[in-house]
Amino acid sequence: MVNEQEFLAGYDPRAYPAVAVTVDVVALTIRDNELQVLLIQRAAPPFAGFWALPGGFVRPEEDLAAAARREFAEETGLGGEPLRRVHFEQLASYGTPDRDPRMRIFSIAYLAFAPDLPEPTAGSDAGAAEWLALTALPTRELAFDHRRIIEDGLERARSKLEYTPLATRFVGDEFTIADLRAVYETVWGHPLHAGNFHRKVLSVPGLVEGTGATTEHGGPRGGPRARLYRAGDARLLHPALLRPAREENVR
Amino acid sequence: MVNEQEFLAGYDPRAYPAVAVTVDVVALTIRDNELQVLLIQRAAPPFAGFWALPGGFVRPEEDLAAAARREFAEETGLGGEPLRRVHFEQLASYGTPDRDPRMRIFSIAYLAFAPDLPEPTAGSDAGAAEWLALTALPTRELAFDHRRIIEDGLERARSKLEYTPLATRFVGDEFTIADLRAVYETVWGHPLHAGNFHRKVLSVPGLVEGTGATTEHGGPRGGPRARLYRAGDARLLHPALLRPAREENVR
DNA sequence: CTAAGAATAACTCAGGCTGAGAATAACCCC
DNA sequence: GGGGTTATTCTCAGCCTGAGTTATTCTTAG
Repeated sequence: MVNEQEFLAGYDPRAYPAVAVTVDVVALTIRDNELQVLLIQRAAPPFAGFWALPGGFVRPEEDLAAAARREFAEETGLGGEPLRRVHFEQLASYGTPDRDPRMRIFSIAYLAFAPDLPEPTAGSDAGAAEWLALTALPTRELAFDHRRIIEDGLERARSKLEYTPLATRFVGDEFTIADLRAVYETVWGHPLHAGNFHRKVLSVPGLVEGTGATTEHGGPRGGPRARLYRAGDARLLHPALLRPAREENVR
Repeated sequence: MVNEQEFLAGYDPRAYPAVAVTVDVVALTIRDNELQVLLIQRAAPPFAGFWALPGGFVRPEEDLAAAARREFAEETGLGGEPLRRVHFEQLASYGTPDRDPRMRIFSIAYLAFAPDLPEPTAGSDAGAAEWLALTALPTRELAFDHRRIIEDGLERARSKLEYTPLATRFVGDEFTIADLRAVYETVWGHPLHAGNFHRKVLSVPGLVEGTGATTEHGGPRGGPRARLYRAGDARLLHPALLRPAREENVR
């Protein structure tokens, strides 16, 4: 133990192999009624040709969250007000020694949520970029530990829908209850009871507030015009909008 | 934008000022019916004399979680089976450029929970070490952004008690329902209805399982012998054991 | 123009869970 | 033995949920 302490006292990171810190962004959106994640195709080794999360080195003097927004903006071409509306939150950090073959790289992952975004600007520094439906993810070759990071991000997103008004970030400024329900169904991956969902959404204080207006037309396949709502001022949903229990996840 | 891309293409972190990655551990335990956090007193600048979370540089070839366990073990003197029983989980990462005056240091914080631990081994490399009651924290001078990290850890702990059997990590192998209730009351900071808590704990599948035994004696101030329980096999509590709503936190 | 189909929104109802209070019984200390 | 304390169990009203139904409005096919 004394050796241990002597070692520590003299421990200077500058005397050791350099390390680097990157941010990776799990950007989720809903397009074509599917949950999709933003991926870029790597042009250079390692993992050339593989798909990866947008991300890159944190610059000197740059905050972590700022780095995440920058990387996201570079791939999507988003800026200004539309970018400010995108929700960002820190997800987790990944630092297994061999996760990148080049050197020791720690990655701090961020989660981003946005409503239906345009096709990414393919001409960025990373070659191809695209939104990929999560259903198509299993057959895609992913670089590094990015599959794991996406899975962690997904679980976070599903969980956050329960306790926060995050779902309102996936829809436009004004939306119908059915729009919101579609978000929950898409992210959670199974259908919800329309009547109960409606009752619940209206009963949670601060989740939505009515605009007084309705849609211009009924749904594409019929039905009355739906009332329009805006996101409310709640930061936490109480009581929460819980996913039906999945027995297999409990034990 | 082209300049941006050219910059990125040539971006090599090795050409930039070195960065370092540390882990910091928010270790929580319950002693004397109070929630306490492990702090060490810094011997050297910066922040010499200030109190800080135990932590240090992640070594080459060392995993993040392993680094957190190592730093925790060094300060507490714990090892072997007792150390394995301590619950660790990643909390969040902190990387504001000026959070450490020496250089750019990213810190990945871990949360540790353990039942009533002994006084830390004061003779470690960091000078004094002690468990500090959270109630005494506001008057203590803390180094770096460690106050913020502790706050984040606390909120995580409070929240995790709701959805996971984490509370069983704060008590011994065998415990009474009252022991468990004391954990919840201590961490959440307010009293709970004994009867309802009892009913709830026994009704959540997999939270606890009876041992058939009871305590040797009644409580110090009277009352019957209490039944003893062990932690069950649940990984998630369903339905959850929710904190009473705090209106002020919702909006 | 009309009928069929679809969706919104509101209502009903049984069952489960919660908070609050109370009852019962076992046990400590004096 | 008596008073105070605590574990455990009950009771009961109120709220919330899942499931199903109904009235109404609207689109589309024919």
